[in-house]
Amino acid sequence: MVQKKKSPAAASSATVEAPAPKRRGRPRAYEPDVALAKALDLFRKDGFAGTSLDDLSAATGMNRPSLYGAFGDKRELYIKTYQRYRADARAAMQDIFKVELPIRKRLQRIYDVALDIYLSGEEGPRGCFTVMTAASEAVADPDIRAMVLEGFGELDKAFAICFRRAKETGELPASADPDALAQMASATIHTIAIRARARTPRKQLEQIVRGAIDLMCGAAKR
Amino acid sequence: MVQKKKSPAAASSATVEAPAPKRRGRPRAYEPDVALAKALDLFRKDGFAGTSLDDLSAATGMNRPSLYGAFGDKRELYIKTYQRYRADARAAMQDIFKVELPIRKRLQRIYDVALDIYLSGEEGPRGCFTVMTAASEAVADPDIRAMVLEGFGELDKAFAICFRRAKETGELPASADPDALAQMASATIHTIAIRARARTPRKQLEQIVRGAIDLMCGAAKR
DNA sequence: CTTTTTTTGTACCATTTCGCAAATAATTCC
DNA sequence: GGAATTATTTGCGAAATGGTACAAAAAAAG
Repeated sequence: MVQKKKSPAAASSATVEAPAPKRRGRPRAYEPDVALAKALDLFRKDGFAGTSLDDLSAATGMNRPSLYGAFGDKRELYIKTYQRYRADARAAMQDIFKVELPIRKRLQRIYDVALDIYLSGEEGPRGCFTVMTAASEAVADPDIRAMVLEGFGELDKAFAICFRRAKETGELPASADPDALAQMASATIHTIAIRARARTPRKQLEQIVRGAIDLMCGAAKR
Repeated sequence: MVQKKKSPAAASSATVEAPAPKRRGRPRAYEPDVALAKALDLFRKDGFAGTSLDDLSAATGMNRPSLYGAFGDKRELYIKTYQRYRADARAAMQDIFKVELPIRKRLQRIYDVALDIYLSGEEGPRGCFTVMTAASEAVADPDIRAMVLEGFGELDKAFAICFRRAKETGELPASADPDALAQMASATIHTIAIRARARTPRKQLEQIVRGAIDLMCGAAKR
């Protein structure tokens, strides 16, 4: 659950600004959520430098001053779209990560979802925002770098939990190193994300995933 | 050995244009090789869209018309730099790939070289051209896509040879799948390339490599 | 109805960007 | 030395780019 616009009865006090029944001035002609989603698509497809404000304006239906007013300048908008992407990806993954399943099935599901995310897109596979554009920006931009590193860390940690659990249930031998396995699991995510972007067919990516799962779990679950 | 400018006695007939002792008109004020290397650095750092012809002009010392005359338009130049990058990387790797060593040592060396390549750079780690910018362009540009896919294939194949060899020497069990192992080895390359770009410290990357090698070779060489 | 508040729409600005044309310079061939 | 050839230099120009100023529009509040 990322953030919706309306909830029937919102009583919390803090930053929840959504249910405001009456705003003061002229109403917005756009929905920030969908506009941000459109911007995300563009940045993900063309990268930061490759996406112009005109492109963004056209895609969101907002003209440039509105864009600016709503999200700040180009870099701020980029960062907001990236935050949104990560929130969405995290949400999509979280459900699957927390389902208790045999380790192989669990990994299989995770990679299925990842492939869905990476391969979707009207004009070709969109790939992974982090891997495709954010990592590039990370060299020069400390804020983006922090987010990217955090993303890597979260993924590693989530996988590590899975493997630790599998050790507890005896699916993996006591000698297995959950952290090392987790990094290989992340590496598998990264490699399919990159290859997807170059239009490697899904079948082939699934085959890579199978090989990786066999390698990570094979020694034990054979 | 990629291509140098002068060799004392070049007698081959084909495309080897280097030793031409007398060119017809005004001599070039630049060396194509070093200019291309400068351009490569820029593209690798800032990507295709993020690098302007003015940047390239400043870095190479050639003004725009010269650039244009020597390498064609921006896209052609980009492609030429990428070809150069891959030729260099291939050359750097080839020596190491072909040295016969115990599989672990061999992998260790390969990853060492990879890390050297990815972490070098004055203004921060340069990462891998393929992973950082070329893969992004690959969605929309068929020519670049072909090169990128070829690159992935070459890497997979090179690793597969290593693993096959290790099976022959008995370092890996007969049950090992060289192609699957090779894809994991490539995945490890990819993950360190991406993480390097986000300034993950070398120590940490080396630790990932260690874990990966243990996983890939562990079952056998223990 | 008027005022206040917030957003939109139009237009504009300074700069950058890519590409090229025309003139100039340096070198070889005759 | 002159013609031919190849590179460089200067400068132009049309389009795109990021950003903003300002007036008009749409709603609530008084």
